[in-house]
Amino acid sequence: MTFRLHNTLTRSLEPVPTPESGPLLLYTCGPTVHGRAHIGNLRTFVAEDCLRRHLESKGQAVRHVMNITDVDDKILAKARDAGSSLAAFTAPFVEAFHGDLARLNVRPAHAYPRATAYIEPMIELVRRLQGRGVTYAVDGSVYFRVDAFPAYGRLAGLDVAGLRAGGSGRVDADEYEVKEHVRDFVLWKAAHPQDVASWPSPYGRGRPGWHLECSTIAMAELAETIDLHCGGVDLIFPHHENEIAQSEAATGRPFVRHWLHTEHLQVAGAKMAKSLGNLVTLSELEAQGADPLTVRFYLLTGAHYRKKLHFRAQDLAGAQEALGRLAGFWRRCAAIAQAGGPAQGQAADDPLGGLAATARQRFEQALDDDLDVPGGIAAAFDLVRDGNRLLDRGEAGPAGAAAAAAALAAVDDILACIRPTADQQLDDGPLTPTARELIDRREAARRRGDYAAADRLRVELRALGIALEDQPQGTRWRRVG
RNA sequence: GGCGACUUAGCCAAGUGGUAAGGCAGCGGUCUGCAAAACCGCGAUCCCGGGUUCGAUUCCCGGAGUCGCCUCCA
Repeated sequence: MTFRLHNTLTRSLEPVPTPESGPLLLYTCGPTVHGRAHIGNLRTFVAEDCLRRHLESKGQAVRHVMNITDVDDKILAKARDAGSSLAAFTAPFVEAFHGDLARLNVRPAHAYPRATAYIEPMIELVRRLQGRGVTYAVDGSVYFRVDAFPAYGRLAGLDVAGLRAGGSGRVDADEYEVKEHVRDFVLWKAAHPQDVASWPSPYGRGRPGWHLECSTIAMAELAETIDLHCGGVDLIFPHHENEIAQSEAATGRPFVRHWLHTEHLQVAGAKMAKSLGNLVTLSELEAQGADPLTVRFYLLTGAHYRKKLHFRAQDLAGAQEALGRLAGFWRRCAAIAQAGGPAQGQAADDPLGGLAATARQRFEQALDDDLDVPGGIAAAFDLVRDGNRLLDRGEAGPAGAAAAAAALAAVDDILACIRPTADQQLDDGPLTPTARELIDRREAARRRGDYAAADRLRVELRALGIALEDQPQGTRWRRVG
């Protein structure tokens, strides 16, 4: 089955590019570290993780690089206001970012190069572009002359003549005064006297432009032509358009074979963005009792990555229910499979084995179809419902349960939240002596028929995060939020 | 003003030229001392109006609404 992905460059589904040799080269635009990442940002990184996991689950080796923008106008301004050095100012945000990714079970990139560590190669790229005659310098800053790159605007589908200065209403008009053309962009920016950091260059002290950073790092860490480049839709223009212009003007060869962009997270009818002040961070959701794995599940299954996802806090509760059900079925199947013993039959003879195979295939097909996780998850839920029914009726055995567990494990190679959630629910984990005692006392109360006391104790335990289930084999407990 | 996208049940959402997955919530039932968990059952004139077609939610045109980008943005 071919894995097909939407390519922004062609606006169509195309097979994922195959590297001629070595791993697939994947570049993802990382965070600008002057604040906490919000769950809109994190949606993109989780979607990219899904992409990478699916590639790797299909046996495709990947080399993944994510840059960290640790110098730009805002960072310099905030660092100055905070009275700290650039490095001291950005360090906590870099750390927090890695913490967020780790709690979301995002597979780490192979490298997280920082802009400030690539100043020399960036200057070198400016030099190359100068040699190509596509730049001009004004007052210690160097600009890219967009007219010199005829393909400009192709990625964004923009007619350069139609670009309107300040059309977004976000940019101060005098930013443009020194440029030959509003659409030209800065490669190297002259330092201001009050900047807390600047670097020497042939053009005087200054700092690199944002776009230059990604071109330089992608080419230095990966290659002059990379296979896949990802980011949020807001980066299509101008950031990625400019990356293409710079890189291709310098090398004369294609910069990126396939572009993938993720849609925004919407909140109350607008995109989640720092400038709108409608941010929600992972830490905030955790403080409200949400598990990061639930957030991951929500972000992945809530909507296809190329569709806007409308976030509402109460949707997280629904995601928690849904994920808990997947995890519960996984636990059930794993336990039955484990207890199966040598007498267990063949999966092929077990009706649950057939369902498991179907579910696994449907899920993979959905993922192959432009990472359709919401479509694929339906297959997993069908397996849960049908599997539970067979097990309830005693029509499936350990072999079928093992197959179902394996199928869910394959799904979870991508989702990466089912098994960890199941582990959190495990009822053989450590139990506090208090909880243990309450459970024992409730059992005693039940045996003597004192159901009022038993129910009170059950409520007490629930408040401790312990839910009880009275089953024919005895009372079991699990942890709940 | 230019460009692009979206509109499917209370909510979140897949998908298809032959009358529509899944999840959450809700209601009823089985099971249970009662619950919980699990299972069973119940819900959609697919934004509106034209057109093409034997047939359109799906393709085309128009309209309405919403959102995004137009040099800070995931």
